[in-house]
Amino acid sequence: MELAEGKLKFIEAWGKLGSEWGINRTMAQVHALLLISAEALTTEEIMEQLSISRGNANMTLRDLIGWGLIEKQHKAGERKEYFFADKDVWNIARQVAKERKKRELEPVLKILGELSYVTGDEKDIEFKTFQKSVADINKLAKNADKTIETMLKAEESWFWGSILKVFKA
Amino acid sequence: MELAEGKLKFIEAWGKLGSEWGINRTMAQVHALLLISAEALTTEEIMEQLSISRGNANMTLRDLIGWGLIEKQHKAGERKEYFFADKDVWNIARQVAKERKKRELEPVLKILGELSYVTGDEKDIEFKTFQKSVADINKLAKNADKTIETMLKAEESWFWGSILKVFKA
DNA sequence: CTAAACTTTCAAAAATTATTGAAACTTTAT
DNA sequence: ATAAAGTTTCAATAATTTTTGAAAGTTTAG
Repeated sequence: MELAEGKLKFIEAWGKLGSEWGINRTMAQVHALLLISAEALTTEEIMEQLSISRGNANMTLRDLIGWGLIEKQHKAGERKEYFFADKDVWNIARQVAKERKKRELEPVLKILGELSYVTGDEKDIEFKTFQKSVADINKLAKNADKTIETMLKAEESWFWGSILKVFKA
Repeated sequence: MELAEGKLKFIEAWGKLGSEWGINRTMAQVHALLLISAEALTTEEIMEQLSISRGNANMTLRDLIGWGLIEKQHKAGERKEYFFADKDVWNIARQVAKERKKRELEPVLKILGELSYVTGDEKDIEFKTFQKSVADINKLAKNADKTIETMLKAEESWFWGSILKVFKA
């Protein structure tokens, strides 16, 4: 397979994976494009390569900056803005984990916390079932939260080294 | 907060979380409802409690069975089908991990494998960047795959015990 | 066999989400 | 100050996803 075809395949695959995980397809594709580009690209170039409108490109680029996945770059003597992606996949993984933890896991933990104070008849099997499910999910979510917290602080080699070693034991 | 209100909040939260992770909101809500129900429910009861149509309920229930999250139950002397959810959250987590690995991670690993054979000029910085990004993502994805594989085999207490212990070290 | 009870299917409609594109806005150079 | 270059916004439109509901299909009891 040639480079040009490979790039298209990669962008397509990344876009599909993103949409399966609740990330807008275009956003994942722009990220993919920047990931495999050696040089920073302008909005114009991104619009053209992905056949998307200026408005869409602009909003998507701002979102990606908000996720901490890409950055703006200014070239000396030029007014145009260039965009480039952090190429370190471990940073990317951590950044995504960090944002989703903040945006999704934390709100859920908050609600689960509130739900653990729901009152009811201790003899009511419906109440007991509710209470147990909420408590169990709460425990799992807290464990996941702690794990992500640690992952955010860890170095890649240390993280995978430790995890994979434990699994072999 | 009273039980009835708590149930509604839980169903709503679970539905929202699902949709943020690429799982149809109704599917997550039906799952939530069954999770906190002590008794198995009929299609009718689910339709009524969530105000959804028969067609939607039926398709959603079949999907949930396909994900291995709920099961049909037949009560002696009745023709109706009853549905109930596995209440063990660790099983749920493993089941979801297993299905998403199969449906999403594996196809991506396949494509990444193909992309590692893309040919190009070794002196072309664009080619080298592509090659490196693909290789790095491939490595990360393989590690994630191995970790999920181990998780699928593990007991909950062992899994979290090991992970959290390593993190404290 | 046949009627009732129940389940499944799927084309059409509704709801949601993403995208466009032109106008408004901002910045910079002269 | 102003015109050119570039960026942002957002109402309208398009695309996608989800839901409905009625018809078709299936199973069971008598």
